[in-house]
Amino acid sequence: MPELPEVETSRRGIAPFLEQQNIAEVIVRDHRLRWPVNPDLPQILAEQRVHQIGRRAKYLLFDCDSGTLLIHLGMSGRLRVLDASQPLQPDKHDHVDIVFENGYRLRYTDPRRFGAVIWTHEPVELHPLLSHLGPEPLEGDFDADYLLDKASKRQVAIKTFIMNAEIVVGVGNIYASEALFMAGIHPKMITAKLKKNQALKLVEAIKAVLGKAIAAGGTTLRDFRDSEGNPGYFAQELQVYNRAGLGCRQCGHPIELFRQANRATYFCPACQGL
DNA sequence: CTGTTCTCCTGTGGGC
DNA sequence: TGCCCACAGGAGAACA
Repeated sequence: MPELPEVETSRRGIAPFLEQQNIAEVIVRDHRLRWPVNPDLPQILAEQRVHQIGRRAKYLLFDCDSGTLLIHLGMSGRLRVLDASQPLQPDKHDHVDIVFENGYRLRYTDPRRFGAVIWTHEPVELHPLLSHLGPEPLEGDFDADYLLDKASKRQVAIKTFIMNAEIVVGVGNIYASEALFMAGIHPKMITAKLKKNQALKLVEAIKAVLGKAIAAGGTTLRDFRDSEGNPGYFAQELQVYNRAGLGCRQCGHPIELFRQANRATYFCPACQGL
């Protein structure tokens, strides 16, 4: 499910209810996430205050009194804020609830259990899961010179490259195809062949597509829902993803689909030459 | 070190 | 309608 825009959409949805609030109770119904949930989590979090909810890559960071709670949504994870007037009966895949003193309840749901709920005392940027991450795509340090420098040292296909979180975080399978289309670059292009003007276009395309997707509340292909249960509206703006066989919105040529590093890649062979 | 493939898990959609 | 298979938006681990 969630790439960066969907995680950011979730963050913006829950933050107003939960920031500067104290945790009353934590309920873990299923510990079997990507990594087992720390059995001591309820005791650790009880009576701590959530100061701020941030985001690094696709991780949500709950800044607490004595450490940070990391939540990753994996492929099928979802967060909602319930209040006491809503039904609280947990569903089959409602694995974790965090109840706050103000009455709101953060509910983590994840059918595939590829997500994670992790507690850490150390500064988050030093955590092994975060310490090797590349720049945020929407920040200024992600620019064409940076991308070109990294690209010159690699021999992978450009789509695989921009999906590598050590290069830049937050670009998942949907937005990788979209950004390459927008930049007019073939997904199989070897990164070391990237030219400066292409790097410029690609950086701008990544920033633009992610920014627009956040503004639209994310992309809902099947099951993404924001914290209030609403779908994102970026799916209707997708140019190539999920459009195999349909006419390119720019030139009319049929969009093609192939598998690249075990993932679906969509592109327009007319607009994206090698 | 780089690059590729495998794997975790459940749900769903398409083909027959 | 039911059954089976392929595939799904992530990303670390294992392997070549």
